[in-house]
Amino acid sequence: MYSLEHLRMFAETVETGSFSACARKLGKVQSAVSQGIASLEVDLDVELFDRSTRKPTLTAQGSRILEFARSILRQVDDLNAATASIQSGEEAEVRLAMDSALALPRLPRIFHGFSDRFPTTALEIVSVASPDISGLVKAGEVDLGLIISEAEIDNEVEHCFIGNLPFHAVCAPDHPLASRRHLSMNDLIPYRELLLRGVDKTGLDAFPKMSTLAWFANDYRTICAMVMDGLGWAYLPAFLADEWIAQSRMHRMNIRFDHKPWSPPIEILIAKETFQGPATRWMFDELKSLIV
Amino acid sequence: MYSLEHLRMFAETVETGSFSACARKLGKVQSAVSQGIASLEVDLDVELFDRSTRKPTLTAQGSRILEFARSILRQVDDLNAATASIQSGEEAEVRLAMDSALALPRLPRIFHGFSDRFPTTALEIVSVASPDISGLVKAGEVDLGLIISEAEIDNEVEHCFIGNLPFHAVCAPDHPLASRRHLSMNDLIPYRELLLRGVDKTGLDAFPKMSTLAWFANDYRTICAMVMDGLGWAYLPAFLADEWIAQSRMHRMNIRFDHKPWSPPIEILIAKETFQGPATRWMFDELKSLIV
DNA sequence: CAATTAATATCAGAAATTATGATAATAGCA
DNA sequence: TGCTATTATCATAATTTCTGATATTAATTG
Repeated sequence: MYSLEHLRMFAETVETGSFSACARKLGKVQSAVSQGIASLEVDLDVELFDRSTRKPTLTAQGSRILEFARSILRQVDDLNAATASIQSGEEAEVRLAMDSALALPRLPRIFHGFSDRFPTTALEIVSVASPDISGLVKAGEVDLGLIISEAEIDNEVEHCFIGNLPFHAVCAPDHPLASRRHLSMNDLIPYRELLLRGVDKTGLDAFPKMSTLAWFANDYRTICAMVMDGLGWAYLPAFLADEWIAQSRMHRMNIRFDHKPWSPPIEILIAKETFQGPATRWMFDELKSLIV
Repeated sequence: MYSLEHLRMFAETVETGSFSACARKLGKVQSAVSQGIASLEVDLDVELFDRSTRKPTLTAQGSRILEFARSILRQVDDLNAATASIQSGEEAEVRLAMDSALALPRLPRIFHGFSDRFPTTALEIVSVASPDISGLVKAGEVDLGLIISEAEIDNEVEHCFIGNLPFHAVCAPDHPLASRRHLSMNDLIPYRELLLRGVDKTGLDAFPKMSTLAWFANDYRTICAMVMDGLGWAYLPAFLADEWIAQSRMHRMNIRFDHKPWSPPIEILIAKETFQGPATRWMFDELKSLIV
């Protein structure tokens, strides 16, 4: 039965154009390649090359086989790359839990960089609300967490502050609050507030409930849609809201006690005393520069 | 360097759960598998199995390698399937030119059947207007053509009549013709007709231009859209028009001289005196039953 | 707990595969 | 017409893989 060496000879012969050149490149002797290709042809019962001319030229059938051979060899390269990555201790998978509010424009660039540097390591994104994330990190269900900080710090996980993310108070353009020039906290109280909340019912500390009425979602994109549907007002990450504000689908409220964007701190969470592989460490370092 | 046999041993051991069972299945002796796996582990410098227990169990690293090994073996199977298909003379590719009006509901089933029977043969669909197709067949640019027949028969290509395809005369619901109970040919003349025409400006014989004014497209789906936009009336394949008629987006005209659906003949075209491989012949036979 | 069963590891020699080096034949080229 | 570079073939050498025997051990059974 043919082996990978045979396929390698075949592909390399096509590449270089001759058996001799292939032999030189693979560190073999010409007759080895000649016999190797011949035995491959016998095994497959297909004539791969037309030898009537000086340089062997692919037959139609040969070029069809070539596609498969190349594809097999590519995967062998992948396998070898994977073993190299295993030897250097790279993880099979890195799991990142993040608040959907933190799907910043820079993030895809980081993921691309990850894919370039750790091509055989899988990346799993768990998108949940901030209050649920520290539990996932603690339980070892994810390697890293990316959250909007909470007041009470969980000392069982490592915290790394990476910056502040500006939030805007917004409502629908036809919402009663939109027509008001200046708003105080008391003005907001009568209207329904839309708040992020984890599935375990703990709210986000940075944004304590202000209004008497509040609705909850565990995803900022849902809240985004609810604001635009006029269901209430909310604090939303500026990078999410700005797009809709520019399209006049949302209105940014002018709040008196809030003359600069309210910017809660963002943190990376990582389990304490756990072995971190190079891919997790790389991701951790990159996430530090998520906020400019 | 490891070989495909090694990978096969590895995958089969995982499958069967033991070296002995793997050996039985692969027609080898137990020690061959034991040594084979051991040498694979040396080559990769990875411990694939944990032997502390009776049955070897995959290590975390081993299961990562397994994915790659399986994927390589799958492709080797594909290569072998391809050689089998080459030996039986199957084509690398079948090219079918068809009128977009003939994208009948049965067609995808035929394509699925093709994919099952000829998994390594590519299928290329060239979607052009009927009048252009016989030229493509004649020039050898496609293997098969599927057309609405034309009056003048091109004797340089083989014709095979497979049935009639009903057409309906339609217009937009708010078109002036829609309100008329009975229509004669003379009634149609003043209104713009939308006609299929190939890129070489020859019209379709089955539908000679009736109105003084006509617009042209080389694709029935375009004509479909134009009819619904009220740009004119047209003869459309029933299977295309019925859907829109049911939704009241089109109106079927009641034409006096046309008490049954007008059903032009459909033909398959195939080049004369050309070698046809099994895939082309299969497709040819299946297309014969395209029209029930 | 002892006996049994079925599995794995190891090893030396056999078998098979693959590589080598020499040689002959030939296509392309100056 | 030589010259060069290439391919095919062949006997032999080297390497790899397989075989069959044996020792050991993990589960199972009574």
